[in-house]
Formats: sequence, C-alpha cells, structure tokens
Amino acid sequence: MQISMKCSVAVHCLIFIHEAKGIVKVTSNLLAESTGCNPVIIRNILSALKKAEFITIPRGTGGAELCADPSQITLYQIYTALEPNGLVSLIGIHSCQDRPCPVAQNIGEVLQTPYHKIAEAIKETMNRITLQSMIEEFQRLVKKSPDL
Amino acid sequence: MQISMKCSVAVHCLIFIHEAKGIVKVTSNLLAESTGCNPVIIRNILSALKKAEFITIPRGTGGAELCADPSQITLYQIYTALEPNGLVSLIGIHSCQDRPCPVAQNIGEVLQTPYHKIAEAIKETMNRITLQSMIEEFQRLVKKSPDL
DNA sequence: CGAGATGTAATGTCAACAATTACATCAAGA
DNA sequence: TCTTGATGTAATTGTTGACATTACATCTCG
Repeated sequence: MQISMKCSVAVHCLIFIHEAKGIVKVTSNLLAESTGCNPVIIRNILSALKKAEFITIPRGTGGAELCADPSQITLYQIYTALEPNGLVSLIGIHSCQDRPCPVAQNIGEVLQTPYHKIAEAIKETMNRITLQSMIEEFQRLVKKSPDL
Repeated sequence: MQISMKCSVAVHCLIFIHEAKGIVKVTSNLLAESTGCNPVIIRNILSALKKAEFITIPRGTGGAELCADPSQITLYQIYTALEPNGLVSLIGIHSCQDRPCPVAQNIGEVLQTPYHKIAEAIKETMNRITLQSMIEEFQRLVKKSPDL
C-alpha cells in the first residue's frame, strides 16, 4: 500500500476547516467540492479524523471544526489515523518461505531489519511535520498570489 | 506506488547469485523456482540489475554473475534500478488544481516540501544499507539453523 | 542444427482502492 | 410535527496497477 491520496486529502480538509472557521459551515459536500473527491470518501476520512480527536462533527446539523492545536498535530498522526498500520504494509515482500532453498527461507528475516529502519525514518520525518507548519506555508502562498 | 515486491525479489536474486557463485549456473528458471515468481518477472528484474551494472548475463548460454562489490551496492541503488522514479510516485496527491478554491489551488505546493523530506529520509536510510550487510545477515542466519 | 537460455511484446488475471448508490439516523427550524 | 439537510455506513460497482502468462525472436554452444 502506498502513502495514499487519503493522506493528502486529509491535510486538505484540515487546512480548509482551519481557514473556514467562523466563515462557513464545513460540510462533507463542501469538502468534496474542494477536493474533487466523493462525499462518502470525505465522510470516511473525517470519521477517522474525528476518532483521532482532531476534529468534532455535530451529528445532524453538521459542520466540522478543529478541536486540537494545529501545532500538536503531526503528519504522522494524521497518516496513522487514516491507515493504522500503513507503514507496516508499505513495503512489499514476496512469499516464498515454503521453498526448499536457504535463501527463500531466510530472505524475509534478512529484509526485516532494513525495512524496519526505513519505516522508522519515515515515521520520524512525518512526526517532525506539523499541521501548523503546513497551514503557515499555505497562508504564505495565498498572500503571495491573492486570487479569489 | 508502493515499494514493491520487486525490490525484495531483486535482493533475493542478488544474494542467491552471490551464494551460488562457482556452484551452480544461475538461470532465470532457477531463480523463479527459488523466489516463487514467474521466470519472465525474474528476467525483467535481472535485466534492470544488468543495466545498473550489478550483474552480467551472458547472452545465449545464460548464468547471472555479480560484477560489482557487494559493499558498494546499496539498497537505494537496487530500488532505483528497478523503479527509476519510485520515490517520486510513492506518495499520492489528489488532483484538484482546477477547483475555484484557494486550498485546492495550493495544497499541492503545501505538501511538496513535507513529501520531499520524506523521500529524502527514505533515500538516506536505503543508502546506508548495503548488499554486503544483507549477505552477512543471511549467512549468519544460515549458520544458526543449518537446514538443507 | 537443436537444445537451452535470454529479451521483450502482448495479453490475461486479480486484488486494492475509490466512486457510487442506497438508506438509516439525527438535529434544527418552519 | 414534519421537512430539510446533514452525517454514518453497508453494499455494489467501476478502475487501475502490479503481477502472471503466453508467445516468439534471438543468441550461444555442443
């Protein structure tokens, strides 16, 4: 599994929710419009973000709002909220343990350490990136070319 | 795109080729047997490894052999030999630039820096892992439980 | 020449992901 | 209270991409 589009969409939604605070009610349909995704996909993503306690969504009336400090939300937290064991399955390994060959029987174990190191490196890097920093980058870009 | 099975299979093949040196002629059919993959898949992988000048494959007669120092071959080199721009496409981004929304128009640029950092972290980690180290790990494992 | 090997194009298969449909549930206001 | 607009989720249907398979051309050496 790749570090999927869902993660990008989730960041998109979170920035949108942050920027829309007090201006418009952020519904799944509105986010679907902005992201180009289907409303159901959005609802699933928002549902995951809600479980992680990054946002609140009033039942019935609707309208998502941030309920956590953006500087405390990291990209890794967002990613794992969406795909709980994403990094585990990020790297593919062929199955060949049953083959009568010493290489086949041990390749899984040989690759375990390298792949674990890679996953750790990704995790650390993602943990150093906060929603706050991405919001600031977004605001900087908007100020530079103020369309709309 | 994920860091695909191809990478694991390639490492499998390289270790096999190293260990078989002087014992058996390593054909694509033999590697297909050991890895559980189709011989054509193996040939494609070997072809990429050949282009990267890690192995040589005599035309006609067959039999792959290492032609580089295992301590000079890194996991990153193996990976990029198989998937030249793998890291670029590792991380998915939804397309929504044409939407009339400032978030939609800037999300791509906002995510660029974070994603580049992740790709760099993966690259660095993979570059620190050599084929030599994986061969040594393999030999250690075989010595521990000497089947076959 | 023929056996066995590689190189590669073309096609088939399948599973994962996303889109879509459908419907139950909920809250606020007319 | 009933309608409206929103969320929550299950079920179904594309769609796509990776891998498998088939087929065949090409090569080397006995």
